[in-house]
Amino acid sequence: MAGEKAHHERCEGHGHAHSPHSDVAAMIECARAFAAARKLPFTEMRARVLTVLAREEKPLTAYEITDRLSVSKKVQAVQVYRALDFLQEAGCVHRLASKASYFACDHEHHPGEAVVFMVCSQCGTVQEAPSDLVAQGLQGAAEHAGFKPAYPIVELEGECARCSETKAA
Amino acid sequence: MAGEKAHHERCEGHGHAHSPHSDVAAMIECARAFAAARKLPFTEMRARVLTVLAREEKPLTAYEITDRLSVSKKVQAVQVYRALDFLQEAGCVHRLASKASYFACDHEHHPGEAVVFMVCSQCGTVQEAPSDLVAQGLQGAAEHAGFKPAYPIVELEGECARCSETKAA
DNA sequence: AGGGAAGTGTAATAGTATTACACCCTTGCG
DNA sequence: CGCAAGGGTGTAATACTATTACACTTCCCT
Ligand SMILES: [Zn+2]
Ligand SMILES: [Zn+2]
Ligand SMILES: [Zn+2]
Ligand SMILES: [Zn+2]
Repeated sequence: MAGEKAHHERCEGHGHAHSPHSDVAAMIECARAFAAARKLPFTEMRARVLTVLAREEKPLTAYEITDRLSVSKKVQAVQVYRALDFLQEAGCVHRLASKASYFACDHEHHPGEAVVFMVCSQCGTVQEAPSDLVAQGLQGAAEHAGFKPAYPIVELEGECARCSETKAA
Repeated sequence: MAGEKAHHERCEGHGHAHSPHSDVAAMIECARAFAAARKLPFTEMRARVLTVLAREEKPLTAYEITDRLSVSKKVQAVQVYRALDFLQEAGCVHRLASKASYFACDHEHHPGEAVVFMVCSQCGTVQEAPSDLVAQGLQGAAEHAGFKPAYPIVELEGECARCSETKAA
């Protein structure tokens, strides 16, 4: 499921706001590698969608992406959804369930890992951080209920460090 | 935020599938108590929506609820959304972000608690279980990032015990 | 050359949620 | 009593999110 990502060690841990991705090219490379491994084409459309997300510091809805892309040439939402499906499979884009929006991911993910998406209700940015404790907690809850876990969705709404400071000032 | 719920100790722990709620009346009472505490009316519409959800073993979308209610008398989705807002505030209904659907809740919730919604991809039922470990994990991740947490969304897709057995047979 | 898997472009449709507005009904006053 | 304010209702319209269907292409394998 995870597949191989070409951009290991991008972000040394977590903590940096998701923000304008330092290296769009590296993310493209990640997607390209995934495509190659599956013998699937890494098409124009897929690259365009990923690029838009990677340049943005906040999650975008599929229709916002559609609008951005349509500036140059008219694009239909369904085309964007198709690309998003691919990119999510590739692991370089995540969907934010609470906001029905999508954002590019800088991180290397491992199966069985639980990643927390921290969403700022003020500025909308997302920070992601893996948590072993959360993973264990999920595992424990599932076990106790005889539930066989497949994949988790963990989102935390709140206020990011930057916005807290700003407000204090 | 939590408010007082009248139906303490309904479910001795967790583990029982969400299923046809043993005591619809108790849930109604919970909502009524919340309304009273806020000096808000517990209206017909609110009771009807809660009753539909409480009788159902799976989450329903707002439009499914609308259809159920419309059997007796035509109802608009917006009316259902309004009631759902109230019931969520009251804490007796939750929204499942991954499925954009709603289900009635049997449990007493406490602030700072993290509740895991285990969603069966086979039969669609939801089981909820609080997890201290998850709560700690979220707290830790937030702290490390300077993030001020407000409320978490924790959903775990997988296969429930019942469906696992069924398949084995 | 032929066949199949995968992608594209376009149109239409399904499904989820909100806004706007006119009206009602209670509560709390002057 | 008169009447304003807050909340709920009912209705219509609209906005926003996601999927299905289909005709056509392209690439790869044989
Ligand atoms: Zn990620
Ligand atoms: Zn912020
Ligand atoms: Zn609950
Ligand atoms: Zn099941």
